[in-house]
Amino acid sequence: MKPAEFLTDTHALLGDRARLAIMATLVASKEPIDFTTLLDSVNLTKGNLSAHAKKLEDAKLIRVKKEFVDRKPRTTYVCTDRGRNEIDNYLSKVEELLRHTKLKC
Amino acid sequence: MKPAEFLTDTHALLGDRARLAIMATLVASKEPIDFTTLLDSVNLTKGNLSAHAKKLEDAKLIRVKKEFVDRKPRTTYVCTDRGRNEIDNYLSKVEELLRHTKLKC
DNA sequence: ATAGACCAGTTTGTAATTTAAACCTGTTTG
DNA sequence: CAAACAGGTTTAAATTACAAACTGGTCTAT
Repeated sequence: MKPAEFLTDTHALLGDRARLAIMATLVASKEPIDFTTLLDSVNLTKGNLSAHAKKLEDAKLIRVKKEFVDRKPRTTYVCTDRGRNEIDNYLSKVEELLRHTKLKC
Repeated sequence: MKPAEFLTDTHALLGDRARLAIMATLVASKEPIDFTTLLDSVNLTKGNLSAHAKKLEDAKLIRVKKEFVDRKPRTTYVCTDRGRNEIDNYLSKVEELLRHTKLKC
């Protein structure tokens, strides 16, 4: 794979490490994950998690559900099929890119 | 591995896809690679390549040599040992992440 | 019943980053 | 000599990221 292809063939939003971490967490779970759990998992500030999640949602890589549980708001996130595909693709392309190059030296 | 560790354990500069592509190209080659060749390899604009390369240089992930050849300026880039290590580490973290996400779904 | 602390997020303002276009220095070509 | 080209760098505008401040509501103690 040419390095240039890596840029054209992967989703730009996944370039950010924080978002990659978010996606990795969500992909790993069949169950929806709530804001607080996700926050703990990726270790961002609340503001940042909120903002990154919104971008991922806008790109339809994740889906968000907002509801009240025990009279309190709860936001949960799940990975969409598209999200799964994109993350899968991203990780394997990175691996391909780097592994490929490592072999040569 | 918790996804959060991915953030703390990998070099922030490598998060950017363009820089990853640059590094991949350089890691793959023992020989120094010149600006134009690199430009073709990663398919960025000249300005972007210049700017990204400068960051990688500042972080000592790559080393830059400037000289005149055939009366023309030539800038060449090589990956430093540190760069190699960081890429190496990045790759193994991605692999871990990949394995982790694939297994569960 | 009311103040105060807390929970679950969102919004906001600033700082840092990215990007592409314009620019610069010298060289080759017509 | 003028125009085009090579090899980059600088810049200014736009985007993005970040943490602090805020919102809306709940719980606790008084």
